[in-house]
Formats: sequence, structure tokens, C-alpha cells
Amino acid sequence: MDIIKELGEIALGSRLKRLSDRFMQDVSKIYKSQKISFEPRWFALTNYLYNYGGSSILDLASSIGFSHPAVVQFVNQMEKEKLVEEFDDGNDRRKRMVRLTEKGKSLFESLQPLLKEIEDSVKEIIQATGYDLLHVIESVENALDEKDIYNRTLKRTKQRHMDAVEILRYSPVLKEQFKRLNYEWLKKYFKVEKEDEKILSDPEKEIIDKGGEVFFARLENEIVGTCAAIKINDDTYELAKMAVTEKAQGRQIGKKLALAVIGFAYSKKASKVTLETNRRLQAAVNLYESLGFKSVPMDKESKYERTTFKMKLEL
Amino acid sequence: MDIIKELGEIALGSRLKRLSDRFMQDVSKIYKSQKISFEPRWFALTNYLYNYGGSSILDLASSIGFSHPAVVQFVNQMEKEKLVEEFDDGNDRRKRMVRLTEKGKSLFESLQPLLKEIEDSVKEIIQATGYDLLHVIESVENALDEKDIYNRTLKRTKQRHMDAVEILRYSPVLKEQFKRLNYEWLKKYFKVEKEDEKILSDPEKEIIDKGGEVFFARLENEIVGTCAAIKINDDTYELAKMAVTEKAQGRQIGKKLALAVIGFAYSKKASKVTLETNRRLQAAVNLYESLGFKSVPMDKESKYERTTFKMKLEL
DNA sequence: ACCATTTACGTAAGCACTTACGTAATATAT
DNA sequence: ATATATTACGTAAGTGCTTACGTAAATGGT
Repeated sequence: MDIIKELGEIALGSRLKRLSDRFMQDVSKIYKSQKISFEPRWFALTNYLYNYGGSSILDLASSIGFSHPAVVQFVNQMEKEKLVEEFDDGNDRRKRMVRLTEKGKSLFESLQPLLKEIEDSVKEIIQATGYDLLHVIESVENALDEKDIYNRTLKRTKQRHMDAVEILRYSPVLKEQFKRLNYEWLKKYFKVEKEDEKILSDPEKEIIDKGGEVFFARLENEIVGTCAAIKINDDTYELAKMAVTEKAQGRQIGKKLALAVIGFAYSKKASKVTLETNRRLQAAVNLYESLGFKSVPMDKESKYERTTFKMKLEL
Repeated sequence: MDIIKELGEIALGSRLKRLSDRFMQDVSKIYKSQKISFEPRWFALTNYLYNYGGSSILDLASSIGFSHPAVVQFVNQMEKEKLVEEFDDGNDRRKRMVRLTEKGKSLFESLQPLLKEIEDSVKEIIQATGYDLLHVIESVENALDEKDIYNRTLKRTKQRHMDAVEILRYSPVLKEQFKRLNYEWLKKYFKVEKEDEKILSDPEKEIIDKGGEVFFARLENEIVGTCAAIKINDDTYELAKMAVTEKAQGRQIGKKLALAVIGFAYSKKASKVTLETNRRLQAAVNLYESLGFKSVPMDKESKYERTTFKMKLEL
């Protein structure tokens, strides 16, 4: 029973590694059986030097796709075998220019028939599968170039996290949570101002009764975030008092709360949502921008010291 | 410019490695971004323990395809995190049985949604290529199982070596080579006997004039092997005095020389070829067997001390 | 029952790289 | 012109395995 095979897509990396090892080990075995004093890992380097002539260490590294310490190692080893030699760049004394010696060139040339045979063997294998393997690989590489596994997965994970968050409307039992969550982040980044104390101590009077709403985010039976929609006038609501607890951050909770506020404003037939924030809160500003908020000039002094600018969203 | 891609089939191993690394690194990055205290390399082990329960170190190693020291490492690391625990086998005190702890189980379970998302991302990639990648890989694996790159290449290389060897018939200028090559190997494995001296010193009188022939193998303008067809009677020729110089061994020269002798006997309308050899010369005996020679009882004492048995080929 | 062989596991060393970091030479900005 | 940044390279240390080897426990043949 082949576990890696059984696991399917989830172990694709391991399966490809196993396949790659099989190819590379076989090639190594071929060299050994032919008693050729040439290490397979030198191949890319030698091939490059043979076709493109002398190069510096870093040029070689980036050309053949190894780190430069690896190239230093290869060059040192091959120098011992007198397959490569150094020469001066002439301009830049930091550079260690490397080229093949005559011995190196002729060894590489003598390798050609064997390489051709390896190539033919690989082609034979590929032909036997009936697929154009190189083209398949290229397609996979292209798909990954377009968007890698990391980003594809992250997108799905974010969606899951958003789905897991429940948004609740205000109820008296949640009053203390509103205060706790806001105090938590205010103390961390700024300080609790007079206006904060007023609103956070009595949201019913300060927000709800004036036609606004307070939303809460619940994740696995815990209240992890909150946000208020404060009515400015029939046409405008302010998004304010957003706070998400530390350990739940990065789970799209802010986004969901903001969307709740926007939805609330929309249901009240308002035409815009405003907010005040601070440049320091980069993550928050990014979120607002992703939702369509634009910076607007400060029309009048804010009630809060921490405010550095305003944003607006047209509905 | 992508050198690995340019190289095509010859760098297929490296290309697959690069692709595999890309998958595996992305997965590792995903775990890290989710701040999960779980190493991707533990996955196979954990998955096995979760599905199949407690196992010993060696069982785990063979099941998940790592070496046992690797499993020891994983288990020690996971034990530190209290993800696995040990228990006694009861019968065998050498065994260190391992199973997941409750913490390990629940961590693995909590990982499932993420794994599903990774799997879906991989599936998405594969779908985008339009190929059934897993099936393509399986086809390649099957082709390799049938005959690996090493053996496919070796077959081609042997053919090339055979093609590169020229077989020459006796001419007086080659007389010394016949002696030199035979002395070389006689001294290495046995000793030069009276009968050897007689034949090697005057092949014209001892072989050619009696209706036999001496063949030589020339490789890149160097005589690297020799072999004689000694006429026993009209019906029988003896394959004898085969010698291939050390550094040219493994290049199918013996085979080609033997075929020359067999061909010579055939052209003389003989019905069998015999030879005398020694069990110690395993490579030579294998060659003779591959050509169809069978062991036969010694009908009479050999002229050579080194002979331990005879072989015969019916034409 | 006894000794040789095999098995299970741990440890050490090796491998083929990588990342991290330090130093000297060169390029760039003021 | 001089300070600062950047680049080229070497070295050290780390990584994620492997192979090689040693020891203790179990097994098997006589």
C-alpha cells in the first residue's frame, strides 16, 4: 500500500519529490557505473560554462538556480579536479571569474553520448505514458505562476473564517462586551478619551436610542469583536468603535463587522457611511479601502484626539 | 531564461524537484501563516497514527516511507509537543510503540478544514491545466517500475560501446599485443603456464597455421582485447586466450570478441564451440552463459592448471 | 539450553544543499 | 570628496533528511 499515492492531492508535493529523487538517483547511478569522475550536481554549472563561457560566481548562481554558496562549493570541487579555472574580470576585483579548462571541456564533450542516451531513455519513458509530460509540467508551473497554492488556500481559509463568524445585533447582555473590547484596544494603541467613556458606558442611550446600532461578532460562542453604526442624520451613518480582540485577528472579523454596519446604513436608506481613523492603524485603513472607503478632508475638528483623517463610502 | 526548462528531458529530475519544492514550501508557509504549531513533515506520521492507531518505530518508517531514524526524530519532536505518547508492546521490550495523544488527535482534527482547503487548491491548479496530473504521474511511475532510467540507459550505452569496438583479424603486427594482453590478465589472476608461453609466443604456428584465428578488439585506435579460436577438429573450435585490458572492461568487448569466435566457427561450418574456464572468473562465466554456453563435464584433464570446468555451445 | 543470527532502535556522521552573516570592493548620493 | 549603500564572495551554521554502525532483546537451530 502506497500511502503517498493514497493521499492524492494533499501529498502531491511528496509524490513529485519521490519521482524526482528516482530520476536523479538513477542518473547518479549511471555516472557511477560508467566510472566517470563527474558529479551529476555539477551538470548545470558545466553546461552553462560550456555554452556561455566564463562567468562570476553570482551570475552562475542565478543562472543555474542554486544559491551562491552552492556554486562556490561546486567550483572548489571542480577546481580540485582541474575541470575549471579562475581568471580576472579586469574591472572588478571582487569578482572570481570561472571558466572550463580544456580538461573540463573535453570531459563534458565526452559526456555527450551518455547524456544523449539518458535523454533518449527519459523520452522513451514519457512516450510510454502517452502524455506530453513536459507540457503537463509547464501547465502546472503556469497555473502556479498565476496564483500559487499559498494564495489559493488563503483565500479559501479566509472565507471559512468569515463563515464561522456570526454577527449579532445589540442586546443588553452584550453591553459589557462592547466596553471591554473597546477598552482593550484603546489602551493598547491610544488612550480612553472622555467621549469614549461616554459612549461605551451607555451605548443604549448614546447609540441605539438615537437610531444607531451596535454589532457583535461571535466566534465559537465567544464575543471577539464589536462595531457601532452611529446615526449622524437620515442620510449618513458613522462606522465607529470597531474593536476585535487580539487572538481573533486575521480572521476577517473586522470586515464582517464593517459589512454589517454598511448593510445597516443601506437598510435605513442612507447614502453614505463615514468613519474617523488614524494613519497608524494600517491594517484597518487597508480594510476600509478594500471596502470602497475613500479619504476625505476633515470638515471640522474631531471629537477624538486620535483621529488623523476621515473616510467616506458612497452607497 | 529558465535553464532547467531549456534543458528539457535531461533536467526532468531537477524540474520535478523544483515543482515539488514549490508545493511543499507553500504548504509550510500556509501552516506558518495560520500559526499552527504543527510541522508539515509530521503529516504522514500523524495521518497514519490517526487512521491506523499505535505502531512501532520501524512499522511507521516502512509505512510512511521514511528511514527509521527520521521517524525517531519526528516522534521525539512530537513527544515534546505532547502530540504523541509511548506505550508498551507487551511482548517485545525492544519496541517503542507510539500513538497520538488526545491533544494530537484534536490538533489533527482541527487541521482538517485547512487540509481540505489545500487539497481544493491543488485540485483547482490541476483542473486549470486540463490534465489529470495524478494519472500522468502514475503512468510515469508505472513506466519506471517496468524498467528504470538506469537500465534503459545502460542498454543504450552498452550498444554504443559495442558499436565503437572494431574487431580485427590476426596480422603479424599484432602478435605482440596478443602476448601482452594475455600476460596482463594471467599475471593478475593466475600464473603463466608452459602451455600459455608456447601459444602466446608463436600464435601463427600454434593457432593460425592449424586453421584457427586470433581476433583483436580496437577501441579508439588502441588494441584493448584479444581472443583466439583454436581449431580442435573440423567440427569443433575452442574459444581461448580471451583477455581484455583492465580499463576497457565493462564495455562489452569480451562479448564482441566471443561473438567473433562463434561467427568464425560458424563460417567454418563447425557445430560446436568449447571453452575452459575457472569458477573464480564470475564475470566471464556470466558472459558465456548469456551467449548460450552450458557447463559440460570435463572429459579429460586440461592442459591448464587454472581450468576448473568446461563449457560448450551448440551451433 | 546454548550460541549464532536476526530484529528494533538509538546515535553519530554524512550529504547536499540552504540561510545568515561578515568583509572587502565598488557604486551612489550629497 | 566623503560618507553611505550596495554588491560579490566566503564561511559558518543550520536543515532535513540519509547511511552506517552499535547495542540490547528476541528468535532459531542444534
